[in-house]
Amino acid sequence: MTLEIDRSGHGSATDQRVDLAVSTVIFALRPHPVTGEPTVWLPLVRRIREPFEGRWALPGGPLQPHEDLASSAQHTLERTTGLTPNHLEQLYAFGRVDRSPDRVVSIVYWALVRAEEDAQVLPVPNVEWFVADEVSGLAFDHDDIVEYALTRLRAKITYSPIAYGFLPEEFTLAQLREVYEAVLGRQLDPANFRRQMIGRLQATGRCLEGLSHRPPALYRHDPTPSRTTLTFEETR
Amino acid sequence: MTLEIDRSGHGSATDQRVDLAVSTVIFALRPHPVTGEPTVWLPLVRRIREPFEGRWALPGGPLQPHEDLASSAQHTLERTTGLTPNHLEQLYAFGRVDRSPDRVVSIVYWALVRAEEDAQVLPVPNVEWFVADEVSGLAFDHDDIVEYALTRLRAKITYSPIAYGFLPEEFTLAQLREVYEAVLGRQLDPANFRRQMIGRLQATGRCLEGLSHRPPALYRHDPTPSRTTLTFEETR
DNA sequence: CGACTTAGTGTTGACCTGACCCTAACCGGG
DNA sequence: CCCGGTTAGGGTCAGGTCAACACTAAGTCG
Repeated sequence: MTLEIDRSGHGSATDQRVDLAVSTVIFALRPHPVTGEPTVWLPLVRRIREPFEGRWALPGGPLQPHEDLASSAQHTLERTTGLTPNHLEQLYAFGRVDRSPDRVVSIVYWALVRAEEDAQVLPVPNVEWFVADEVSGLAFDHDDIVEYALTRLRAKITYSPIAYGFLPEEFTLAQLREVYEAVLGRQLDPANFRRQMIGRLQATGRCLEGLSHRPPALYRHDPTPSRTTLTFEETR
Repeated sequence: MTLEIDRSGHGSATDQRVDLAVSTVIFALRPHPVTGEPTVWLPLVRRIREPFEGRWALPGGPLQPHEDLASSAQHTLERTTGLTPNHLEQLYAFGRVDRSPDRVVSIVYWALVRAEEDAQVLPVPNVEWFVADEVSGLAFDHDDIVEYALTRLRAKITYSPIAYGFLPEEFTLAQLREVYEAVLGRQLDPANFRRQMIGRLQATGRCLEGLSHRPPALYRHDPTPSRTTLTFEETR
């Protein structure tokens, strides 16, 4: 307690500076607890310190001087889920003066995790998963951040090949469509969906067998840059 | 022992921290010095200190503890141009470890300035304007930042009503088209351009007169949100 | 074999886009 | 006062995309 006060008053006159943190919104698809339909989930961490002690918050931490921003985001991801992200991208830098009692600017990343890996997630103390659309009452301005991340995810999936971030290497068109339906929250016409996707996919020639109906073909993501993705990553 | 270390949880070096700066890419349209065609320009500041002393760099400075990010960007804009921006938006947070000898994370904004106001720009010591596509050899990673800002500008103008950031309150369709042509760097069909734009414009009823040809109608930007703009600004 | 289920194809009409032609309105000079 | 020049603004048409929906293909199960 005394330390908190000391810290907040730390830079009042002389050495007042701005703290820099990196947080990550981690998305995975899991069945909705009520409807059973695939939905977007994310892990949150229960705060064990003031401010906002006891509230849920996005995983993250202060930026280490030797770490790149994306590395920092990836490390918090590994720490909270034990997984490596399939897609990692900067979301936004949040820096309102009043977003925290002490002055902190958070650079937020968002990540996608495969369903297959998602199953291997080990329970981590103080970490719990929630349906992304239903979280509220988070610490700091994290409610706004989650909402914004969802908006970006839903917008970006319509013009950029990020859905593969949720899928294994090989997948059927139905699985791919399920990802889109889960993210966008509405049904898509299988026939039209197929036509839109087929150009960006590589057929593996194999089929998924063992089901009680016609076996669907397996595809792989075709990484040829049909359109410039316009994502800027600082790993160059 | 600073309490920052206690908070980070890692007992690393003593006072090693990350500095936080806010820079702004300021775009305006001016005639190209060779072709005379309207082109994208931006102001740069000559560095008077190491590192990169004598090199050109984006205007900016350290984030003040009492300032919001966007406010900081706007202040540097006023400082370097004496103008208020017509459009101000966060671009990206650049934080590579090796982008500067000392560890600095730069949160970069980009802004648009009206041509009319651009004419009133006062000469500021150590500030000079350049054709955006032709700058190179800047300090830090600012070459990359300018290139990325241009990419974003050119992408965003195609799906978001930001062109008005370059224009006065009332304008003709030819002026609006001139903005698009300058940014995109290619000619546009006046007839098709009209059809695409006309839905998002309000006719003022007035015309621009005094020219030696048919007087063009004056329009105003229609701010009805025909589509969600998906820009997140922290001013709420 | 036949019912059922899911994979995948064809077709159609509405809409958007680019290319291009045409008319409308204003000027200035014989 | 007509006439050519210039720019504003509208019309048309071919090609592509997209949603909607009917249809065929290929498996399993009884």
